[in-house]
Amino acid sequence: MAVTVRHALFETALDKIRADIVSGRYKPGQRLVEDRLAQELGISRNPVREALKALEVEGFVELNPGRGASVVAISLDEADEIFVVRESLESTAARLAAKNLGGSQLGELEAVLKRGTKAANAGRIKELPDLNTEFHRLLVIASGNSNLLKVWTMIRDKMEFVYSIHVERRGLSSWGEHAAILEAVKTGDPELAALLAGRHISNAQAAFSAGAD
Amino acid sequence: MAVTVRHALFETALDKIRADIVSGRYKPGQRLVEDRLAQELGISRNPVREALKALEVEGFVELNPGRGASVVAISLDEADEIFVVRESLESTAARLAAKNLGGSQLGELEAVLKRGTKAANAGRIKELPDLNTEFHRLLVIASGNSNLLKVWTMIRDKMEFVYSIHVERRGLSSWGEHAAILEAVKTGDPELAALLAGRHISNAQAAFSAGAD
DNA sequence: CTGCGCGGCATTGTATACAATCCCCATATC
DNA sequence: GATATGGGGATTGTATACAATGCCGCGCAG
Repeated sequence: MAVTVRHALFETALDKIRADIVSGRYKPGQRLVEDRLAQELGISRNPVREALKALEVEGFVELNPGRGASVVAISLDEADEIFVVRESLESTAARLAAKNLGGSQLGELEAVLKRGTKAANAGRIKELPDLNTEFHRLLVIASGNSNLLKVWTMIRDKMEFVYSIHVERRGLSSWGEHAAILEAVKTGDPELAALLAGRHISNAQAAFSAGAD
Repeated sequence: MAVTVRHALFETALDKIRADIVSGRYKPGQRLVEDRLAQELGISRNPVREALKALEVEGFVELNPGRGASVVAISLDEADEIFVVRESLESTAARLAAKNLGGSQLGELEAVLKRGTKAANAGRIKELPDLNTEFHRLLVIASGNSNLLKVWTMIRDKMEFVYSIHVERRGLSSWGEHAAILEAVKTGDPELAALLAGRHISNAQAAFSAGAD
């Protein structure tokens, strides 16, 4: 399955730089000098520039003409904004997924749910963030709406970014809520699925805000 | 002065190419050869490449590694997808706007509503599409959520693209529905506003689909 | 002491050059 | 006749080169 990375210098740069931003290695406001990035990656400036352009559209860097690129600063207010958008998208995704009865992702969703539940019960909370992301991603895929997936992915990346900046605010995801969402999807109850998915994000937002104390 | 085009070659290329796609000058599936674009714009390939990368993220072109860029082909199924996403985003926007009581955009919204109503009554339907776009844009701005505005803008651009391809399907927007939406916003009724805004998009989708006959 | 100009360095913006790859089509082989 | 194959032109991917611009500090005048 490993697709040979033929023409991927640009994509390599894009993924690496974005990962470094999202993971918090590059701090908000930090300037990203093309030449440095190029040298670090062992490539020329051209692919780097293209990657930066893409990252600007994605909303991770700011591009001031003549003054180069810098990592955007996401405020707490903006974090709230992102939660709201995600709630909207994800409750829609859950509604559609329920109409599809989960589609071909149903099996994967159940597998991830099972693994996460086991991990949660065993106290292996380190594994939960990745499983959490995967569950939600599968749910959006199950909606069968590729455009929804696309904008959701952008928002979710921004959310990872927010979490990486405010590490201390990342609450433990209430994993238990996933079971009810998936149940509503499986039984084909669109409105219930949408409601539960939306509330799930709301709760995450509340947990995030509570981290302020 | 304004005459000196400082650092804008890349943006010029981006705007020009996107406009030519949205307007239908470049047909879906058509290949976009970098060298041709560069020559047409009288610039080198580099800014063109950067513009194409940005357009890929925006969703207007497809970039096959080693095989260049081509205008994306949006199927009717995908058009439906886009309507669904827009419905989700815009009902959320209306809900937030109602919580803000329209914010500082309330005046502009009423002005646009009035102008559109007058135009509709006078049968000047040519003016309606632009006014329609403006009304909806103001509504999203009134939500006060800049991230919502960002993703909404992307989806709306895609929708313009869809309309430009399927010109014959663009139904007359039911302008009258706007008044009720704005009223719900003004009176601070979030759920009603969300419901009406969502239904408004649904109706537009129905009109679009009906064009198939 | 303070404000202003000016010069040099760092960095970005754009162009050009060259290598890698793909696609088409003609030709050969069975 | 169908399929393999190889060569050449067209196009993309990447690197390098150079011009344009902004930033910063130093000196100098008031």
